[in-house]
This record gives sequence, structure tokens and C-alpha cells, in this order.
Amino acid sequence: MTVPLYQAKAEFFRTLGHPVRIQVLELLQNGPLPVRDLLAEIDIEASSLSQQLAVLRKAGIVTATRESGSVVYALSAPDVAGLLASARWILTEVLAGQGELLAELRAEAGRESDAPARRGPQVRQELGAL
Amino acid sequence: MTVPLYQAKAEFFRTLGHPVRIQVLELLQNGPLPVRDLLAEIDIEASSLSQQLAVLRKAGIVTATRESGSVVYALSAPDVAGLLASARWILTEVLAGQGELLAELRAEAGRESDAPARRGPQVRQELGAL
DNA sequence: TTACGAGTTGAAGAACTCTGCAATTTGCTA
DNA sequence: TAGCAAATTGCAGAGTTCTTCAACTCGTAA
Repeated sequence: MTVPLYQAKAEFFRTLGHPVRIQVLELLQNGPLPVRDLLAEIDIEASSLSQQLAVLRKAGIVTATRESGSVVYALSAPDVAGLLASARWILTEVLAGQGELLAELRAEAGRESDAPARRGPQVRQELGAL
Repeated sequence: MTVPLYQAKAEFFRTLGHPVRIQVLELLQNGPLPVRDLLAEIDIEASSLSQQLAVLRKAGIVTATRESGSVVYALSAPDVAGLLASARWILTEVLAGQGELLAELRAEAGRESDAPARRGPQVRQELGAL
């Protein structure tokens, strides 16, 4: 391995390691949204949201396009949904027996199985197993 | 959502956000290993490795058991492999066109497809797609 | 052109994380 | 029991990341 690849991976995960950034990604799973809508959903100051959006943008995980008076964000890799599902799945295992968040995770996964599925195939599998 | 679930997720990703921790998880994908072996593979001081192992332990991602004079670590959720594969997949998309790490990512995924597969089903799918 | 709304950027301070060293614990083996 | 090797823990300093506030840019509409 000539370039430290695990470093790129670590950076990528660190990029996801913030509550606001997670919320943004989850909201964008259902399609592109203008900043205004994100702001309405995420209880946070506009400038803070902008900071976090900048982090996601610099990492190349989301893209921003200006559209008549507002900026619209979208996932640049649609499989982020798969990653979040994987994470949910692992959290379920890791927390199994720890109670707490487990019920919520299950509820969330269930809600998604009902939702119209426009996602990668591996995600369906993971959710199915849940 | 009564407990901030996105916060649990963010913490989980933050836990993965360190090169040494990623290396540990990748090494453990092939089965449990004693600290000694991890230390031999990962160029780092013993105490630093211990610190990072403690982080993974506290997050419940790995487990440690003492076995005749050494401590053996194992993944507590075997699907961590799936998560890392998901991450690789996304990195591939995100970096597509940025060159750089892309060739390495592909090489790594290829190596794994050849390897004996004792992993969750979703992982095989993801690697297949790569 | 001016003013406005929508987002972004910059900077300072607080809060966290990382590293490496020294000290400590634990269980084996003599 | 004494000594050793294997890991872990505590701690201080260096480095990052977060938050908040104020200043700024950009496009649109008057």
C-alpha cells in the first residue's frame, strides 16, 4: 500500500462523525433539498449548518447547486444510504442487550422498509435481515 | 425520536475515524488476534495501540479476552466487514475522477473477492458490484 | 442602482482528541 | 515468592474540531 488508504477511510468516517452531518445525509437520502428546508428540519443556526455543509462538500459527499435564489444540496454518492443502513445494522448488533437505543433503531429500520425503495440492492438485504 | 439517535450514529462513526482503529478492524476481519500480532502489523507504540483499542472496546465494537499470557481481540459485530465494504464502495464513487486512491481501492476490493468468504451476505453483494 | 434575503466565510475561545512517556497492573514461569 | 513480559492507565502538551458572532458575497426584485 503506497498511500495510506486506511487514512482516507478514517477521514471519511470522521467526516460522518457529527450529529448535524448525519441528519443532513439522512434528509438528503430522500432527494435533493435547499438549505432552507434543511434549516427548517435541523434545529441549528444558519451559519453552523453552513459550516457542516462545507465539511460534507469538501469531502465530496454532497454537492451544492444554486437554483434561483437558493442553494440545493444533494448526495453525490447515492449509496450513502447503504452506508447508513450498514451502520444501523451494526449498531443494532453492538447495542443488542444494551437495550436503550435498540428499540428506536428497529423502529427506524421498519419505517424505511415500508418506504418506496430507491436504493442499492445490498441495502434491501441488510434491512430485510433486520 | 426521544433519544437523539443521529447522535449515537455520529459517535459510532467518530469511533471509526482514526487510521489505527481502521487498521485494527481490518486486521480483525480475518479473525481474532492477540495484541502482540496487531502491534507487529501496525507501526505504533504499544501504549498508543492500547489507547485506541480502549476506544473500540468502550464503543463495544471489539471484545478482549485474556488467553494464557496475552489478550486476544475480536470484532463483536462481525458485520463491521460489511460497513468497511460499504465505505470502500462510497469512497470509490466519491473519488471517481479524482484518480489518486481509486486504483488502490479497486485493488483492495479485488483481493477480497478472491479471499475465502466467511462474511455476511450483503458484503458479497457489495463486493460483487464493485 | 439600491436594498434585501439567503448562504457563506472568518476568527476567537472553549472543548475535545491524540501522542508519547512513565508508572502500574496482571498473570505466567522459574 | 520473585521476576518478567504483555498490556493498560494516567497525564501533560500539542493539535483539532466545534460553536458563536460578526462581516461578507451573491443573486433577485424593486
